[in-house]
Amino acid sequence: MRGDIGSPPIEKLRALSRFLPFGPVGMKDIAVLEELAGPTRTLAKGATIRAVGEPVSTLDLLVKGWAASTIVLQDGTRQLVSVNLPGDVLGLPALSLAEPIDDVVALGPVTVRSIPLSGVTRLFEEHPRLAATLFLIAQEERMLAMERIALMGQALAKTRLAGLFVRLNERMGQFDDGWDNAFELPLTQRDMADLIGVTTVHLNNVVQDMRRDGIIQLTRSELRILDLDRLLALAALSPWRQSTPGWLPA
Amino acid sequence: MRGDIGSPPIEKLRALSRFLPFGPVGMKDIAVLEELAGPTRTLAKGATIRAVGEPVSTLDLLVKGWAASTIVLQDGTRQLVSVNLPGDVLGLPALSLAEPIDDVVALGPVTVRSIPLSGVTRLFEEHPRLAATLFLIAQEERMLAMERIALMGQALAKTRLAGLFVRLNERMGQFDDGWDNAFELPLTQRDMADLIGVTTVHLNNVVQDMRRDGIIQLTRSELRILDLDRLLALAALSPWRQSTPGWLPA
DNA sequence: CGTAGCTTTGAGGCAGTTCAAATATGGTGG
DNA sequence: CCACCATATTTGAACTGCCTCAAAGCTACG
Repeated sequence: MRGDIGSPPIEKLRALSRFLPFGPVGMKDIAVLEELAGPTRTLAKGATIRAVGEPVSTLDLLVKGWAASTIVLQDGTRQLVSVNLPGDVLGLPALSLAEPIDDVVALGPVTVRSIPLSGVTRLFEEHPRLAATLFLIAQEERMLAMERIALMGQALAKTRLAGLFVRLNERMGQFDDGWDNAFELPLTQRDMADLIGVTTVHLNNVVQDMRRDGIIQLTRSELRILDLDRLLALAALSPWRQSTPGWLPA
Repeated sequence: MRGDIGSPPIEKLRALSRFLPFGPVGMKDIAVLEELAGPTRTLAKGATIRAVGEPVSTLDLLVKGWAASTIVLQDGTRQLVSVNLPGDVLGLPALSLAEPIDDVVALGPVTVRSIPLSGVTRLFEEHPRLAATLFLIAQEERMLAMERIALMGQALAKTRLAGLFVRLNERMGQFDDGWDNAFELPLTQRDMADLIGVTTVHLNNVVQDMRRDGIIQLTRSELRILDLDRLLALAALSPWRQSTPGWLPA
């Protein structure tokens, strides 16, 4: 996104970054998206952005900070279903249900912008290209979920954790040229455990393992990947290339 | 490729049934969908409907039979990521990737109708309501995937299997009034094992368990749920109600 | 009617859990 | 600025769900 004129603030572009990779997006489209998103809300760490059972009345564009979608089972155990980074649109899957079954919580301080559902209607009615792009964004997240199901079902904890780190690293470095495979990680070990479906005790064992092997350096605030090749080998994931479909409306 | 012209509504309606629950669909809409779907293809059990690495050039409407999306990991283990029933649209998630990472295979003899991607363009451009409905269908499947991630991460094999049976039963009985919780199940125990992420040996143990408890009756071809209440208790799933959103374009 | 694939059973082994407790760490109010 | 407290990390040890390996019945289909 270098070379833009009039230069809307970088942060705003980042907030719309999910829309860009699927194909060119004109300034007019950006303006449309800008207009759809309502006022900024700021929430503290741990706050619930969207709650189980609350019928969806708005979507939320995550502008800053990380969030996670969580499902709590009857026995009280918690699963983190997905992690949301800046630019993600929160609440899409819940649109299909009368009452959502997942909570979306802020993993740190976050700022979001609400998008009224009437905005979604207008997107589909008046901006088919953007609507189709939104559709693709959702499909991409679904693909991520499918991959995660495969890892959860077939892979050992170490592989699952490696997979998580690899995908997070990819997404964080996506728009950075001199990316050095290190980033601030606002996840506790408990969060990571809940993400890959193991206990904190076992997660800690796996982390220690990876540290001993010199693959990662994990502190309370930062993840630094020391040996990306070995991490990739561990994760055993298929490469991942976004499409730039020819069928998008003009 | 038999050309049933005339008006054999039942099977055709069933093939479009996923579009109906989100809100009224007019005859004109049905005609549009009818027109989008191309010629009928028939495939044998075990056939690959869509393959890893093959860029998506069409979608497929599953008219008859069951299919499953599978991901094969580097070590050769296979995960069944989702099961597709008649009416499902195959290939949606893969739209977001240049090269899909999942295979879609026929679990029995199936018939599908291809939908060219140009049809998707037209849907978004000219039929926003149908496009939005397609979007919702995909979100619903994503919600199912999220629920599955939660089960895979937190629940024991018995609970996971119960969850699978519950959701399949729901979908199979959705349009049946006198539904008696029994249906033809074209899944081998190996398939079920791959779906919930355990070995066939262990899956068999769990099945024996449920049989002994009088909860299910499972033969090679049919699943009969004998005690739905106990199965539901085992599965520990949240109730599930589709939304009929007010924001759909007219 | 043979054979490949599916189901079932058994026994030993390991990844991951549970329970418990010690040790950091960061944020808060005094 | 320190003392305190809740929360996060780390460690140990016993226990179990599930896996692996192996082999014997089944079933269906060509």
